[in-house]
Amino acid sequence: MPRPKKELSDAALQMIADRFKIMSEPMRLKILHALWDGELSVGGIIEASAGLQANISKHLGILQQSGLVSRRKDGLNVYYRICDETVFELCEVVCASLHDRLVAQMGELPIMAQKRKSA
Amino acid sequence: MPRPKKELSDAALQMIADRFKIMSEPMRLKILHALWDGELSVGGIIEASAGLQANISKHLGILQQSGLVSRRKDGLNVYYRICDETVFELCEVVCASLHDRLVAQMGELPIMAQKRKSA
DNA sequence: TAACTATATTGCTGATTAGCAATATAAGAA
DNA sequence: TTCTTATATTGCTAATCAGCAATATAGTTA
Repeated sequence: MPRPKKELSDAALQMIADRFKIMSEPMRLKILHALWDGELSVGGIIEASAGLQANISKHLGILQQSGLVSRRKDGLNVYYRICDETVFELCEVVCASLHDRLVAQMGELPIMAQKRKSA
Repeated sequence: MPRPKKELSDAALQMIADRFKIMSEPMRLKILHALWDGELSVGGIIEASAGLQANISKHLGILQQSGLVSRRKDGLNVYYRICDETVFELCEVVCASLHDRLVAQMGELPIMAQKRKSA
């Protein structure tokens, strides 16, 4: 399928880059992964991601401002959940690409394929 | 469709984050965009992206090391081209997400819809 | 009211890195 | 060889930001 090239302004490039930047921190990915199955309180996220409270809170603020997660307050607790499903899609695409790359790199090595079954 | 949750090691999170980080610089996105229709020499890329030679060269090195572009040397010139099509897919997904978000934000504003035709 | 809990914010520090300028390398031309 | 052109590399600086520690805020309980 042909991909028609569209013009991209500097502002557009910046917006796209910003989104990728949000996704470029392992701890934020860990938080998003913890929210995979649905909403969690901050405490639950801290537990699942094994981070310090202040850092998790800051990351959650960043994720919310970018529109990837939403906030719901209930008493003392605050619950976050993913509200942009493209998060999963992006990670899947990246994982597939990384996988393909590693497979290709393995193919470069002169190892007897039939013996490699340990994985 | 249900998304089965898979465990993610810290190493995996780091690899995924690294990929997003590569994509999180506007100038690198500009370079990738310049390569949309096929390979270009470094000079062509410099022209298309309006950057300084040293910076473009550094970005190209980063893009190549990450496996997103490949290098071909011919005489004095070096030609680069995108060798991982997921680059386009990622940008499309992000663009769609950003678009949806802006549409949703516009919907929050109390503007008479029928008058807005200037765009 | 005071004490307690959950979350957010602030100030700081160290590490990373994009951009710039200058230099280096490599390949072709004279 | 020398000169020129195309690309890469190096050193520097300024800006960004994740993590940490401490403090602040909001809501709950006593």
